Amino acid sequence: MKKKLSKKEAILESATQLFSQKGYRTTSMSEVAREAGVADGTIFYHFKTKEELFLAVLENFKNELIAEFSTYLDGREFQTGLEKIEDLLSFYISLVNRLEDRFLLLHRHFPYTLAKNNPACKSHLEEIYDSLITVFEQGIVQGQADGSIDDLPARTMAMIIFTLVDGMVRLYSYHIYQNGPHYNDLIASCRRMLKK
Amino acid sequence: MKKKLSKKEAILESATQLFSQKGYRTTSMSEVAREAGVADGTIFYHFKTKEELFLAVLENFKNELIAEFSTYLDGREFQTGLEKIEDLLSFYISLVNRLEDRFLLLHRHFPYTLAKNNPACKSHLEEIYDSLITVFEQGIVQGQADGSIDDLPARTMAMIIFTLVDGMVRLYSYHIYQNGPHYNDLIASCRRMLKK
DNA sequence: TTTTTAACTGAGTAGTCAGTCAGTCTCTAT
DNA sequence: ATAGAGACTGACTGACTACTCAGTTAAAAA
Repeated sequence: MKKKLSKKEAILESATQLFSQKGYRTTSMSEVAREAGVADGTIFYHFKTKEELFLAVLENFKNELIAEFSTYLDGREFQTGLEKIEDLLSFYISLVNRLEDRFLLLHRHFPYTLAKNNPACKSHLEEIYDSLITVFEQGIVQGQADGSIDDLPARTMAMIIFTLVDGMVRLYSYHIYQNGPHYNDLIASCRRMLKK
Repeated sequence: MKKKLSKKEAILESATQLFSQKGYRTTSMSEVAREAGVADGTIFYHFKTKEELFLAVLENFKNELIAEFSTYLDGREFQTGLEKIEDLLSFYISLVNRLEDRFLLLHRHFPYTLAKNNPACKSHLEEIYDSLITVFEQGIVQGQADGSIDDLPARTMAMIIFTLVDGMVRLYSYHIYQNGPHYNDLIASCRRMLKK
């Protein structure tokens, strides 16, 4: 059973790496096959088209992401909602570093183009963004209950904060601006934004 | 003289539209030629390679952007530095809307990939980001002088604020989250971040 | 053992695309 | 008028790529 899935899994892993690092258009199916140690035809046995392979990669990444956050939050207690937000910011930054080889998937434009005429792709992306923003939102709601965070529209503020961290890590990944050491200022800025 | 440049300009304009809307890889040179009303070979007469055409497009956009900001700021007076920042945020948002057909250029991943082994591309991008961030930085410095903005690292805060607006307009352009109406909250958040 | 089914293979196909080139057109200078 | 230069053309080429398919191998069922 494990062996049976193993080639399919190898394909999925190679495709994830390559689509993320090199991009969808510039990665050929032969390249994925070579990287996975598999014949060209084998890919098409498991995934009908390149697009379908991409969707499988995206879905897989979505599940990984959601699992990462749920294990991080599982059983963890925070003094205040504000502290939770600050921790989440650090966690997100470290997560992007750790999963650098697949996070680029979300920072490329292709998935959003595909989402326009592929409902499955759109819903994967929506689930990803929704779950990430919801995590931040819950921190804000908690902070508003314990008095550490001001009375602001929670969902919107969650989106703003998420957009900010994500924008920072993306800008960093461009290597145009070296803004790694500015994460402390980023977290401080979010604190000022939210504090009562 | 004008007529002499006209086909080259038509090519540049079509390439800008197509590279922005469809992306570099998915746009063929024949497509650009057709759109510009020109024979395939004509493009290669003016631009040796596709990459060179892209660089010309990027440089052109860089100049447009810088010109837009300098005419916006030219002779405009702001009561306080904080007001200047708020105005700049609104201006940036309206600019992205107005130049929607070319702003996507910067929101795609290709230029940053190219920048890795093409110094000209890298320096165009650096100039773009540098000039945008510098505009915000000057507002912050002014605000710190007139007492409307707190004593924070100006350059870093400028980068944070720029990253935030740019991230918001980008997320909006993905059509995953409809966050157009949240621009007021965005501006309010920046105010809280900066205010003394 | 034999049969059946699923997994896998890689050479082949049809299509696309960046870039070339031999030649035509247009305009200017003489 | 004519020569010459620069602008322009589009058919062509070679390289690449997503996908197919006829056939092989491996594994499970009978």
